[in-house]
Amino acid sequence: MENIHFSIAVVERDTGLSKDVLRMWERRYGFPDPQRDANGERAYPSAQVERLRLIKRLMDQGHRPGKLMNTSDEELGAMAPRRPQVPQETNGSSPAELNSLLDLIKGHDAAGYQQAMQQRLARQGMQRFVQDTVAPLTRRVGEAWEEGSFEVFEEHLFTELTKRLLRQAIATLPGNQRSPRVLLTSVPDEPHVIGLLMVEALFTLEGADCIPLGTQMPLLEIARAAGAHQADIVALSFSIAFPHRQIPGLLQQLRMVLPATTGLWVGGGGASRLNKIDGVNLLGSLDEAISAITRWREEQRTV
Amino acid sequence: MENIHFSIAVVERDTGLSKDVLRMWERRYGFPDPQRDANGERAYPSAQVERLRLIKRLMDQGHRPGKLMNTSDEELGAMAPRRPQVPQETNGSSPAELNSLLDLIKGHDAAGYQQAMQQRLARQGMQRFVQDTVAPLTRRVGEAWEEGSFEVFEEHLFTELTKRLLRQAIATLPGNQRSPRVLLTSVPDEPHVIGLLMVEALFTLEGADCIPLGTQMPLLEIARAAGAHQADIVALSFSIAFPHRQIPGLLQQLRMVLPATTGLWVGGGGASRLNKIDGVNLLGSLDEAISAITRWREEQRTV
DNA sequence: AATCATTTTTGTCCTAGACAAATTGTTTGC
DNA sequence: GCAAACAATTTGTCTAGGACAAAAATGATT
Repeated sequence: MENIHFSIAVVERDTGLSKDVLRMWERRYGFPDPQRDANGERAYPSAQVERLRLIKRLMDQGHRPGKLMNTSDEELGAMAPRRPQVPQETNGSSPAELNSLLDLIKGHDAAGYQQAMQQRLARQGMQRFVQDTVAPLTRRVGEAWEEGSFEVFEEHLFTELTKRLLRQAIATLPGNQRSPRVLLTSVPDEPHVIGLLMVEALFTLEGADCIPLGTQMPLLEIARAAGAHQADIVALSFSIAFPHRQIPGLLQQLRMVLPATTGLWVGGGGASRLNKIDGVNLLGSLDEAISAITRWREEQRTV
Repeated sequence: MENIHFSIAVVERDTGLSKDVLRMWERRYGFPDPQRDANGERAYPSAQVERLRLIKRLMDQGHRPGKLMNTSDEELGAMAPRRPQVPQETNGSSPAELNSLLDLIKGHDAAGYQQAMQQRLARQGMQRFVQDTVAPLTRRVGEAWEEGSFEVFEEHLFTELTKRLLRQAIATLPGNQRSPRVLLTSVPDEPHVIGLLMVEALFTLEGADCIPLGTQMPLLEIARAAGAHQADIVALSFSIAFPHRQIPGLLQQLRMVLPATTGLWVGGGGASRLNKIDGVNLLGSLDEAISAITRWREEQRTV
């Protein structure tokens, strides 16, 4: 059980660190320090893979490899995110309630979690459920994950179950109204979908006609899709983990390929600390998203 | 309209051919034959990238690179699948019916597609809906996409809508029974989820207790999750696009970190042409998956 | 405190050689 | 004629170090 070793290709897949990086670190810092198999090829013990994953996580939070390499495992484990978090308002749900939901996930009680969430949905109604339960819960999970108090598979379970709840809830909404038509998606390298689903739920509730395209659409394809579907608005979501330096450039490019009459709305944790961009509607919160729909309708009436 | 050139990293992401392979082909066959930028780095013209994509597709169909390299573009285009694909059984649905569903997607009629699929689900029942509608439809979309007769955003729309239909259908199934407990997921860099959902639907129908963890779980996390959830079986899916060379190694290593009592079942288009691996249950089709559940139950009874 | 220039850090790309696994081709035996 | 055993070829992945540009940190100057 202990003497399991992984090839460099598997470690690349598992950690997200390229083969080049793994070899370069070994050369430069002396870690990782894999054994060699009969063919002289690297064979990484699982302990080293764990450590690499930890290092990768801390790097994603803004730490630099050179410092991390010769730090002990204990210190690494205790290391906090380097970039200061965004201060958070306490929404309508009490921390205790949210904690009990998180505990269900950490207890791996999938059925219990789903049931508890269904109950909350019934009690709060869709809009408050999204704003006061799903949104803060998602933020808490993100934080817990950065702190390392959530396992990867627990985060996956949370994401998968919550996605299902939202999609199911959206499906029960009436689809009679049909304006504005909103195309929902995210750019390549942005796989997070829960933010999009929350917005879709709220927009559908407001009577918009939502077209969900999933995540990771190439920019040119977003423009094509907007044309093909005759979308009034393209809505993008950026998670907090997305490299924010790249966002303004991306949006400008997308703005240029989109028809001028198509609105470009951007939200999510990664969008909240952006400067204004011409022709882009930055939505700092779910509340703003809802009022943006109202405002759009008013503008249409006057035109 | 200048000749646009792509870096090797972009070509890797775009074609699915690793940097090593791209460089090796250049060395061996003289193709691709990229230009060099000011830093001496490879710069691939878009025409060559197109050709590489075509070659990759033919290779996925069983052709060998050595033959393809010095074949003209015209001949390549006219080339048929070599090894007869999975015995392309004409399932219960007529090609005409499938085509009309595809036409709805190509007409960007999201609502119409959902309605038509709901109808089929009601008419066929879950099992036949999955086997005779979703499975062949998914295969057709994959083929159409490779041929280029489907836009990227059309494929995204199809995937998103079909995911929703399946999840919704799964949610309506009763969850009373509870054995075996099956953990469903995929390895890193394998983002395709529809195959997993089809299996989940069929397994749930058979009374199994499915725990969906979404896609792209690191190997060590899969093992942890299996322990935490006390799973009887871990079920993985590999799409046809996944680099098949790496699959055996991945499975062997996963097999070693999993508890010996936990079954490891593998399916999907990428798994269908694998050789037998010790301790791994290869499922060549959805039918096999269902019968594997039955067999598992029999084996449990005798133990 | 903010801007600019310099140094360090870090990831990606390069060449070219080696070899194992998979596939194909050939021979042998029945 | 067909199957099994062996040999040859094809193909992908790994290895080693060297080079360099982009990003980040540091120091200097306003």
